[in-house]
Amino acid sequence: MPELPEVETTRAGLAPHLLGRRVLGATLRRPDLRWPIAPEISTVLPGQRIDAVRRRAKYLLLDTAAGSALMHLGMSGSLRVLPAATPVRAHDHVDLALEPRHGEAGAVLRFNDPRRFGCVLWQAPGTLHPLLAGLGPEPLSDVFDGDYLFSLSRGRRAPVKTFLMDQSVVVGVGNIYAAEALFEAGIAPARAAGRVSRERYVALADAVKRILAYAITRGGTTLRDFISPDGAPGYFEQELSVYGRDGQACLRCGHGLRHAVLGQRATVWCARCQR
DNA sequence: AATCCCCCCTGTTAGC
DNA sequence: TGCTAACAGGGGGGAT
Repeated sequence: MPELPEVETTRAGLAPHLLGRRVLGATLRRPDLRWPIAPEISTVLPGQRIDAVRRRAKYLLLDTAAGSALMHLGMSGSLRVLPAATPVRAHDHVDLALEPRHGEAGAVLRFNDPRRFGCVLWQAPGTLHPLLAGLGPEPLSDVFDGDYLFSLSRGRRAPVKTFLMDQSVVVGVGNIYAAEALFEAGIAPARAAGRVSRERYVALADAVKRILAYAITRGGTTLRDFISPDGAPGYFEQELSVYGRDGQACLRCGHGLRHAVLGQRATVWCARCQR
């Protein structure tokens, strides 16, 4: 499932193929994903040159002089650059035809999303799409640290795991990395966010940064459906400590890992190592 | 303002 | 073996 490392892996994989290249046309095989596909994808984007491939939170932006394509992979989405003649498969919802270059045949940027929780929207030049307003800081930025989490969490009664996954608090931390970071920081996921000390939030912020940065170097986590633009899986899943290990032994102390649902999300933790 | 909870969707898997 | 039902997950949005 695409969390920040998977989206960043996608961005880095796409950039060499897309930068400076023109979009020749768009093919929409479905009118809607999570929301209707923005009409500008068909009416404005063709003919434009891609000047930058950016990521904000779990969103990808393809910047052009006429505006930006804004995409989210949802939970099962993937973007791949393929030879133009590649046969269409199930759930290939959107194609952007790319101009030929290097004397090669043309290529296509293909958006595949079986569960259709993703989106392909449009951001006009000089504007901020409403979905991007109100997002918290990037976890790998200097703004995000233990003091920030401590200050923001005072008085909050929601579980610290729910707090950490709130995209208005910090972006990019989904269910997998929230569980892993809390394990590394030794904090019980169900503890009220407002009842975690400053010292422990410093450990948590550090754990989030370390885990996300490391997962990016591993190409993200491939559980069921994540795949990078070149078709390679991610390798971080082999290194998960708690996520998906319900009932197995804690790698640190051997205690059986516990499972509960917090904020509608499956949560696994070690009741001995995490308090 | 914070929190809760439902919902979108479909491939996979657990359970009968 | 074959079916059904639960489950997974990001995150918006309405209700509380």
